[in-house]
Amino acid sequence: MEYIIEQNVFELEDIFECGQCFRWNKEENGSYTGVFGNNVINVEKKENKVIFKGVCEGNIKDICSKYFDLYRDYTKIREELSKIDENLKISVEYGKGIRILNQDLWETIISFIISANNNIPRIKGIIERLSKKYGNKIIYGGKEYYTFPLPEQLKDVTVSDFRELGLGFRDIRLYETTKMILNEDVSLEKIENMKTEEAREELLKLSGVGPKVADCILLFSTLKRFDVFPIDVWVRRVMNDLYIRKEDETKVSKKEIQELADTKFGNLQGLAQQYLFYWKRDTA
DNA sequence: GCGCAGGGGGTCG
DNA sequence: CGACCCCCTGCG
Repeated sequence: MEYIIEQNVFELEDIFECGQCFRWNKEENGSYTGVFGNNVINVEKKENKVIFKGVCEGNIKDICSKYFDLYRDYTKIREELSKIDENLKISVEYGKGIRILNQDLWETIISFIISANNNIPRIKGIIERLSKKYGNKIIYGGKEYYTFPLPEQLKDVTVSDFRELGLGFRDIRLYETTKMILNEDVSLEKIENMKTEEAREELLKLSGVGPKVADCILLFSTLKRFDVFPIDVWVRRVMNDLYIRKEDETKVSKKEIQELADTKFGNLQGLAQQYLFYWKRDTA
């Protein structure tokens, strides 16, 4: 199956390397292949054309339009952000092809719990092993791919099973969070309809979900909340360099950064964070 | 080549 | 505020 569109705001590197996802890998021809839901998709960009192809459960046009957030007008968003100040103007130009993916809520929760005090190559490795062991196999282009396991597929997995996958101290967090979601102590369905602050409170009940991980989930999943500002060591550094300018960046409080983001970036702060982070991370 | 030290998208107690 | 697991990376 194949779907081709003309789309200016769509750059493969910007989308897949900006830090929002862990399951997309670059091919030799520069295209990217990834797994989401029960789909394996390859994406290629040729001039203004984006080409999606792969194994798809349903209509590839609908599935890719939803996942790649094609219904949203990023040109307008970029214009709005550019007006804020010079930093935003530069960063929005730098990351001009960024789109925020609509990633499955459950998968995003687990992935970002794994991300805590961890590095990207290892995070990706853990997620691949988890998927290979408990997900479903899909063949595409002669290669094997594995879907991200559903909560039910992790129902009987023990703490030590998780430990064997290389999760380290996160084993218990995955175990407990899976249980809480299966028991509906935390209902993913209800979270979808909650206001951002309420949804955040709910996510924080999960084991291994603190403020930073909660904000990443709110921003990068289908929840798609742009009124959050995930603060990690990098964002702290960037915000200090650009706006606060203290001698010692470790003395900059989260509260200080959050208030600055609220007043400066308002309800687009999540996107502002992505553009600024992506820009300064690559040019630092 | 290989062995080893260092560190990492935070969270929890 | 210190501990936390372990894979990856980089350097010797």
